[in-house]
Amino acid sequence: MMLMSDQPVPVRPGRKRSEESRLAILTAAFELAAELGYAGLTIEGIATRSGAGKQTIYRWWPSKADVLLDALATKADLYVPVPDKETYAADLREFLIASFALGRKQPVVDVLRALMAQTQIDAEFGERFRVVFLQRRRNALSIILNRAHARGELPPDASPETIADIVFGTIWYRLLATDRPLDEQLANELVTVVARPRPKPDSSSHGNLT
Amino acid sequence: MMLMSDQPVPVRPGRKRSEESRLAILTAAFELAAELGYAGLTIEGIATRSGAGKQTIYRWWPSKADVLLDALATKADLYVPVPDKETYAADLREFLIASFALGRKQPVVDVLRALMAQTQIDAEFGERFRVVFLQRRRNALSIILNRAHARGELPPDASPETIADIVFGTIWYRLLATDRPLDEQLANELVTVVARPRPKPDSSSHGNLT
DNA sequence: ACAAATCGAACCGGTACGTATCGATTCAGT
DNA sequence: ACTGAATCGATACGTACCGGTTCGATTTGT
Repeated sequence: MMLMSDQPVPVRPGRKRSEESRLAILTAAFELAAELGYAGLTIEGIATRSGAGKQTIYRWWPSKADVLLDALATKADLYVPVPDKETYAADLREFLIASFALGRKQPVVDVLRALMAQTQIDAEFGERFRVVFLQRRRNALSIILNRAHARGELPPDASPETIADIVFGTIWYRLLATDRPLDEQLANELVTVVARPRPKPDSSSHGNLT
Repeated sequence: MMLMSDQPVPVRPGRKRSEESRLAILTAAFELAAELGYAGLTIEGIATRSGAGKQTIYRWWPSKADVLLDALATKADLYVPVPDKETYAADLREFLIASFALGRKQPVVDVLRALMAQTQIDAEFGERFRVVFLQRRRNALSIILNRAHARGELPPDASPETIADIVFGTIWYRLLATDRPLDEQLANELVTVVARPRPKPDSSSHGNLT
């Protein structure tokens, strides 16, 4: 949220921004995107559905993609906690499972795909999308990776940056380019490939010297 | 190419399709996409630049994205050979290096990003994009993976399908969502993570009962 | 010679965009 | 209480592009 509305000093004369309209616009945009698809989404449609005027939308958001980005942030269920378990592998697996749960909500996925698409077409929006969404998810993973590094659990195969690219890349690729789901198997495989837990419970177990 | 023009028997009277117009349209589309970006690309612009009529374009392609997809296929420099070296890791590395070379041609990358974007917005085009482009690249990698599997070199960490998702996912993610380049370091890291070259091709690991 | 299918060019209708403007409303400062 | 500023919903307007049609001219195969 607050893409534009960084009211540095809310001591301004005049009518206040209508929170009611704002919410009505965001939910209307999200609903319409789910119903009609991003291609069928239109500013005028959002205005009609929300009962707001077109100008009210243009006043606060530079594009329909920004409305959707804002609507996404308003969806509180996007929150993914950063787990803190015993091992790097367990943390990563938990993170993936929680993320995949979001990735199964079809409207959310549809919006995400649309925003990623718009990112390719509109560079300025893309910058906002990266900062507001992608970077946040990446930071969450970074916490896990840093903790693993501090514990000496991080395999030296790849830099943390690349690890993040691999993890998010795989997720996004499934969403954008395939019909395969984000399921538990993928989580397990990713953990195995990237975190490489000592999967043999028989041999050298808990000694965390790699 | 030949998205529509699968004329099984060209025994039709009348004027033949102009190969000259076809090429002019494809190159004009590619150039304009590079110059103006996908958002600035328009059918009418392509018609003007190529000297063709709008109707000629609409007659042969269902959308501007399909024109670009066709133009991409016409670009012969998209060919990536399937290497056949001694080891799985070497094959994969070669494949990545060659692919990354394409990924550094800015116009090609721009077009690829636009097509992936359109895939998110237009499902029918997306299907064509997957078949004509994505699947082909994937098949090339599959050859490498199958060979590795036959040699018993494939780590059981993840299924070949997932391996492909990881490899292409990471590449696409860098193109779509980051400013990081497709460089040799990424190739090395990906090979290490995914192919995990055995430092010791020794004892236990070969008896992989699938 | 004839028919068929193409070509480039010029139109039309529709849709959405983005801007501008209106009267009404709400709020801060005086 | 009054004034000015900023908001609101709403409407109107010009622009751009799309998808489609029609036209005459040209090319090609029967």
